[in-house]
Amino acid sequence: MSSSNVRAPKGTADMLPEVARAWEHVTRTAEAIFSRYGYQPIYTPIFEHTDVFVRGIGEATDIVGKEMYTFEDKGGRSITLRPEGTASVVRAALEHGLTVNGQGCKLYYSGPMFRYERPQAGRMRQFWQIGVEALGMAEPTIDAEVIVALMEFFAAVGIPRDRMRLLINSMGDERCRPAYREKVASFIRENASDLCEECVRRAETNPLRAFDCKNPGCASVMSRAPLLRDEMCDDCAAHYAAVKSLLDDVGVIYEEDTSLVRGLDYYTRTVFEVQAEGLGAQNAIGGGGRYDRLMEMYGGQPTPGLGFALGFERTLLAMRAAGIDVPVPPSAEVFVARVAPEVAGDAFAVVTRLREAGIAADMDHQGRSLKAQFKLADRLGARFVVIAGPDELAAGQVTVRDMASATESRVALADAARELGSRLHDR
RNA sequence: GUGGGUGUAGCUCAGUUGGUUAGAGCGUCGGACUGUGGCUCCGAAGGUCGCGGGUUCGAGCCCCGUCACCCACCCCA
Repeated sequence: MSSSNVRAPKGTADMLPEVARAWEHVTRTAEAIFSRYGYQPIYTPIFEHTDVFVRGIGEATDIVGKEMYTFEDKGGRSITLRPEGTASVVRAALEHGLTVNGQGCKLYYSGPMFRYERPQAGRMRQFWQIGVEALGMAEPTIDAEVIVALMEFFAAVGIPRDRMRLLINSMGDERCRPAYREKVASFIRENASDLCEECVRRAETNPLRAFDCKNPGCASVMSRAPLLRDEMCDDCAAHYAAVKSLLDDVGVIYEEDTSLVRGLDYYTRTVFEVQAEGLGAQNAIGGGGRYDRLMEMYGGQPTPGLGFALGFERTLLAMRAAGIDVPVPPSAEVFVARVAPEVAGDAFAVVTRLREAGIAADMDHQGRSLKAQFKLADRLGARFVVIAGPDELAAGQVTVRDMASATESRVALADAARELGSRLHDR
């Protein structure tokens, strides 16, 4: 407990070294995998004009309606801290003509997102996402590719496949969805007496969302609602069938879930979500879908697109629940111990030379006793301790102690870096 | 926004029907070994008992308020 009242704001957390290391490990893993799939990095601003999210995500959504960090800047502009990554990436792609003349474009991003929500397990006001977006590509192979990439990522960070579920669904497009939407809306009105208030209200705003109402009564009523599967236009049906068949061909196991309805308005056709065990109520570690109309909503040429986002904190929870440890590199391979204060300068020179030679080396800066320096060296995981003492320095030497075998030898000062370098690589 | 739970050392937690100087383990620092780690032993530092008020001779413990955190609803990654 801190003795001070200074605290990080509600819903934010400091990433202390252990978690920060995990974030770096996870981002590096994502980077390695997604770049192998042909995706390139992009960084967009952490804030945007509010309109980018209102138009992209949709006025009626919870995110836009009640979760955004919006403020007016000193120039009188309405600015919003990004609540998700897709809207920004698509805006950037349009602004810089990344998809003109039908060019395709595959991008990945990572960074913090902001949503004003009540924090709970796996849900923070500032949280970290990694995502990919594939723009300008309409064919079902890219839908399958994106899903395969996401599943490969989770496998690569060590989450066992049997602790995850991949859910997929199709939401249709502008030709079949409006009519279907109306059918669901009338179904809700007909069954209003058996549904919760919220769902009845949804008939007017966003009827499809009634499908993921967790109220058991609603769920059972909605299970009798008309399914898009039966109302889909031929093109959507063919696209969805193709995606499933491609996944089957490469051996990706998935479950079709007709109640899977994303809460962002821009989704069309393919949507998917990955859930993991052991996280508490917020069990979706990744999710995404196709958004073929989004570029037009920003005034661009019709440009298909799709992508996903994965939540870092939730991924980490899933990794921990599965007993996965993030590899910890040793803080120092070599520790340079200084016998007396008078030779601190010599010790510093040795550490510097070791570091220049590419060796992870460290020394004490707190005036510790020699014994305490050894304890520190041990804690840091150093394989060798270089002892810089007046005796050996007088002879232009240094003592090298192998911590595992507890054997020591004298080495000429000039040879220390080369000698240690080769001994470190020997094992 | 609505519920429920929890706030005692850096961390994880004890604290008996209110009773005197609030404890343990881990961690940190020091010593046993004055130029040598891991094990062991000894010692030390470290606490506005979340905060404010009330009851009482007396409050970490009881009451009221407040804040923070956690979990769930909702929603999403």
